Amino acid sequence: MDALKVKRATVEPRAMDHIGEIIGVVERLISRGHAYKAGGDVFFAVETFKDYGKLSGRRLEEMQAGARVEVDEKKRNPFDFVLWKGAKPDEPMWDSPWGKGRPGWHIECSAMSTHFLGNHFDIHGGGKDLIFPHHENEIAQSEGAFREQFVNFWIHNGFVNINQEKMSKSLGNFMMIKEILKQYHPEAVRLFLLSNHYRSPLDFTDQAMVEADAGLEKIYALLHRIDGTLGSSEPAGDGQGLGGLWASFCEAMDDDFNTARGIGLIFETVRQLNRFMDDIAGKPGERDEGRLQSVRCDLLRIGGVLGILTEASSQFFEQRKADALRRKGIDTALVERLIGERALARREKDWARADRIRDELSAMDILIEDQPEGTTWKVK
RNA sequence: GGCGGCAUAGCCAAGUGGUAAGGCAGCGGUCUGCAAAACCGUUACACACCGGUUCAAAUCCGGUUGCCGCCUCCA
Repeated sequence: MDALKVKRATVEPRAMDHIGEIIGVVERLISRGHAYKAGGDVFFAVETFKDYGKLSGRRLEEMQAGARVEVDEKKRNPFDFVLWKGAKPDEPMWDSPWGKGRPGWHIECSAMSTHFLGNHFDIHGGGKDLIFPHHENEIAQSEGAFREQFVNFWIHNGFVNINQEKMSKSLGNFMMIKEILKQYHPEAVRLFLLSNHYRSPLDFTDQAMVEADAGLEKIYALLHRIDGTLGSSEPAGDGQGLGGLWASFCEAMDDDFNTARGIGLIFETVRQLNRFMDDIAGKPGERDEGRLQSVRCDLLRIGGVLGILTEASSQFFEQRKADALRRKGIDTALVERLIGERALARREKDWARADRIRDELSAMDILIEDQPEGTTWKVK
């Protein structure tokens, strides 16, 4: 997770540390008539919560209970769910007013989120698969117990498929982040994940990753170009920039985190700026510099939000070259020597020889680019 | 079977009433000794299908088909 630049959570609470709070919520639900004891168990009575189903769009009358599994006959309604479960021999257990047992699924989320965030908080996230029953039940518990709105916004993300198949251990097609990162830059992974809306499922394929990687390189290439003509790669500090790009990006993000649109804006800017720099041909006036400065600042700021573009552009390319060389076992000295020979041939206008050397390098997966300042190369 | 979601060019993907962002690939060009990189131009005239509402629909409504998730214990 750190490698992917995922920020760590402030708190990662565990249910076993909050049994007291859990029992408190259950007691509250019983006293409010939303829950009942049955044997050693305590159930939530879904019929007592009139909004039940509001999140998932289901209505109790419409659902066919027990279509697939027998219903526990202790329940008053088949959709009643357990808040506290009577102890079973081999399971961990705690004391409670209803005897030894353990919390049901759902309840610890209500208890812990309330404990840390209050009865009413802003955003609750989770995978799409948790909408029903888990999140539905959380709402019932929390709103039943505290009589106020539980959360303002639910954010449910879609899943990652691999070659159109659900990623799962039983299919044996799951991939470890560690493995993926051996092949692709962490920021390329992020760019890929952010390239479509978080709610949609997305398909992990090599082609998609190669494209994401190429896209990342393209953005860095622009930054590198800007750094080159501005003669400084020092990150622009806060307070500069904040131009139109940043504003548009914020607008996209304010629209339900439309990262795909945000990334579209980045590429649009990259194209415009490359054109701009083609036009000024490496000799920017003062106002041009201001524009470059401003866009660079906006890009880096956006990168900060998305968790990309966090490296200095020169470092990015050096690192990438080094990785590729190591992976393919290419001899740098040999490459440099061949490029030197080719430069000589070119000076003598011996194009045939120059092209032969280029082909030779190409066979070694080396791609060369002749530029006014000299020849640069990279690994394919 | 029930409920929910999705269906946009060769591929990926934005776009929820006013005439289709962006990326990749392709094709044509500029630049270059030739390339590469970059840029310019080009690529959807039924946005799954059928019907409806509207001056106007990818966008709203109804139906059909296909795909995905959930409907159970566990998290």
